[in-house]
Amino acid sequence: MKREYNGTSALQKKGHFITTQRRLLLDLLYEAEGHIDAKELYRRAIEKDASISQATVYRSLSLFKELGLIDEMRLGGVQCYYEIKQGIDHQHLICQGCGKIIEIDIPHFQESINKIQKDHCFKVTKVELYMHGYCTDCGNKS
Amino acid sequence: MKREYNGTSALQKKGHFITTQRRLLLDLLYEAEGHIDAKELYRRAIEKDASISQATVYRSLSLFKELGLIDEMRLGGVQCYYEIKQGIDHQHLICQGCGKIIEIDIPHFQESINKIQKDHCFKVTKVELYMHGYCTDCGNKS
DNA sequence: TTAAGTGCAAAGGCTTTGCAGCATA
DNA sequence: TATGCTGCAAAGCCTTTGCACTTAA
Repeated sequence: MKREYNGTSALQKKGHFITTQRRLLLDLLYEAEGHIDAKELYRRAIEKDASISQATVYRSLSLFKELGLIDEMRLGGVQCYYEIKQGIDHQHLICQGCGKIIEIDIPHFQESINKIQKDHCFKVTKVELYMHGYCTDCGNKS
Repeated sequence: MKREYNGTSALQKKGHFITTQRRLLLDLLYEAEGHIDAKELYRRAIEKDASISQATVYRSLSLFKELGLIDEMRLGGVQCYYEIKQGIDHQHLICQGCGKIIEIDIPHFQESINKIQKDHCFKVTKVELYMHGYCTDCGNKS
């Protein structure tokens, strides 16, 4: 699996061990194909390895984040959500009705960011844009 | 104080009591002139009213948020930050070096939001844009 | 007067951490 | 073999909640 290889090689490059737990968690993050929180990741992990601990899940997420393999985001609740870092940045529409998360690309968004960086002498490393509201289905209901 | 009046009248309109605690907390939120978290708000509150409880702080913040008096945001840490809702929306630059938060206005941002709403049939009620990175000072250091 | 609000303390949910044993390189 | 990693359990934070007392209207 090409994708898994990317993750594990990033671990190796920085001198981290490739453990069965980390390999499993990376696989699950790729399979998730989107946003997943630590609790759900742990739930899926113990299905494949009953002995894995929550501590390992949190420690791995923290490491993956540090290595830039995943993005962390807060979508309104208490907990964080994670997803494999994508080549192209995308932003989020969060439905307050059904909780659905819609990923969107915003045309020319990068240009706006570049302008902001210039105007404020600020070097942007990460952008998070969350738009809360109501999706088509939930909007029609009310 | 005109500003305080706004807050308390919003309470009254919806049939909520104006208590000394709520008045104090609204005052402190206005005085903060920016982002403040529940813990800091509580710290400032007990300086003026030693008997106020954390529960009241959290319950009041929750009420103010529901009434649309304040905005809640997550700036990277575990806890939430709050600020009096401003007439004009502004967005945030968050410095990863010194933790400074810079509020910015983005020209024509509302137009972009409108387009997104239209394109995705999504009714946006709240927009959060966080740009993490390094401010002028911290950018120069590295 | 009376429903709403408060303080207190305990509990809840998510995340982190210390430590002894285990596994990768 | 020697670090680094893991599992376990406990602790840490932030936030919420139950209950009896208090207070605004």
